[in-house]
Amino acid sequence: MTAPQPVAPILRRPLHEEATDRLRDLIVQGSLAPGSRLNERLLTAQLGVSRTPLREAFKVLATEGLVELLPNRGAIVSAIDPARVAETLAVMGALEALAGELACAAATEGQINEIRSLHQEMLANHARGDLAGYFKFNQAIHLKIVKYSGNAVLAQTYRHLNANVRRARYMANLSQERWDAAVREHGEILEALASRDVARIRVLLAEHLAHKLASVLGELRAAPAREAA
Amino acid sequence: MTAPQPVAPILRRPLHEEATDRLRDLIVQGSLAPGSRLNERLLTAQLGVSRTPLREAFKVLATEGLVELLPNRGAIVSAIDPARVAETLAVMGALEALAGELACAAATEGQINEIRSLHQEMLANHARGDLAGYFKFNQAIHLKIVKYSGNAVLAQTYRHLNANVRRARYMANLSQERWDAAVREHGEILEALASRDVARIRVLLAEHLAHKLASVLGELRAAPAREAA
DNA sequence: CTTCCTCATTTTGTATGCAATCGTGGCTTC
DNA sequence: GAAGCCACGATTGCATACAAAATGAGGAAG
Repeated sequence: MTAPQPVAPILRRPLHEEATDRLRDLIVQGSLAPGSRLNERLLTAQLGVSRTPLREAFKVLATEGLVELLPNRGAIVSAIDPARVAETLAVMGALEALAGELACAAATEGQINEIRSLHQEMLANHARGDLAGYFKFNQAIHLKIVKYSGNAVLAQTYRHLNANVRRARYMANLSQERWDAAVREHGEILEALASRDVARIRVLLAEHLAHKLASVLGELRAAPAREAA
Repeated sequence: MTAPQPVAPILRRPLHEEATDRLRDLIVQGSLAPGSRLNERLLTAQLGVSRTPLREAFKVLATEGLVELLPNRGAIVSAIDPARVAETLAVMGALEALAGELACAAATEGQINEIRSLHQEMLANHARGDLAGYFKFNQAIHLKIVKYSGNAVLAQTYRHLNANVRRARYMANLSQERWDAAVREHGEILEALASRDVARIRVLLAEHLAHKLASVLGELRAAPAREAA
């Protein structure tokens, strides 16, 4: 175990990394709409980098599935295909079930308390009807569970898939019933984790994701107009 | 379903894709050893491309986890970390369990027969002690199951993880007992698939991967010397 | 003999230049 | 009037140029 460094971590990240992260954020939060073209000249001007690191970022985001490369015709933000979102959520369900299982065994009490306090925050946001705040803590909880599984590959794979789904989330308006149900489910998940109930958390997380799948899918079917290029 | 195209598919792939694939193959089959530096000048000469597409390939392979980018010091083939391999196999186990489940529902009889004939080929290779041939058909079977799950995201995620593990495979020599056991397990998996036994195939695939994990891990512990940089 | 410094060489990170490709508008032709 | 063709501008793909950083050899100081 290395000692935490008290000194200021001067970080000069490569431009292509910076560009990749910036673009990813723009895509995930919807500032760059699905289907929209990524004009190199425009983006170099906006990001203040040259075409080389920008194009490197395109390649990375393409392997992440966030953009699509059209040979000789540049890059576009990949469309949000409901079928693909459904498939992604199915995979995430399997991953979360495993993560929950592992976390039951690996998570420390302190880590569980961390999740508990995030849960409280989430409940507060739910109570006051703050959807954005709710999503934020909801995401945080799921990411913590995955993280505290202690399986780094699992965590990275999950985050990866999550980026693609989050975009859909921004356009999917939760129904009040589904929202209430999701909150209840989260309560049960937390209980199972706290009591280290491996079998139960598996089932709960798998079901939770299955419900999320149905919900997101329903919303996407209801309003697919926005994603037309 | 689109009709198969009889016309010659003129393919002019971008250089960066070609470079990515070539490099990936070299890394996966071990021609580029873990820890070895990827000298740009050398590789541009060998591949016959300029630095731009080559560096783009580096970035892609880095997101795939096959290479590691050291700022200002270039790229190296990422090390094969036994702990990481174990984590990867755990994730693959969860994915295969899901894939088997889905394939039980989605695979056509023709597709199952495809897998059956691959299984026969695998048995033949096992019988004559051809380890390389065995691995080839073994891989093919697992990939087919994942493919016939009908979940493209699952399939891609799986292939992705698989690339990282295959490298370890090349250095892990199977014991005869484990080999025999694996062949038996495959037989059971095929049976479960053919009889569409969802619950059984889940368990079988999860166990099969768990065994694979133990085996590969044991081999890596036995001979970790080769991966020293 | 070791250690540290300096400087040349190599290698990477980024920007830019050039050629090929694509899309578009206008023109011709029927 | 519609369809096809051509030429032009815009954009991409790849190569190369230039600058910053790292590596390594050699020598001076201790």
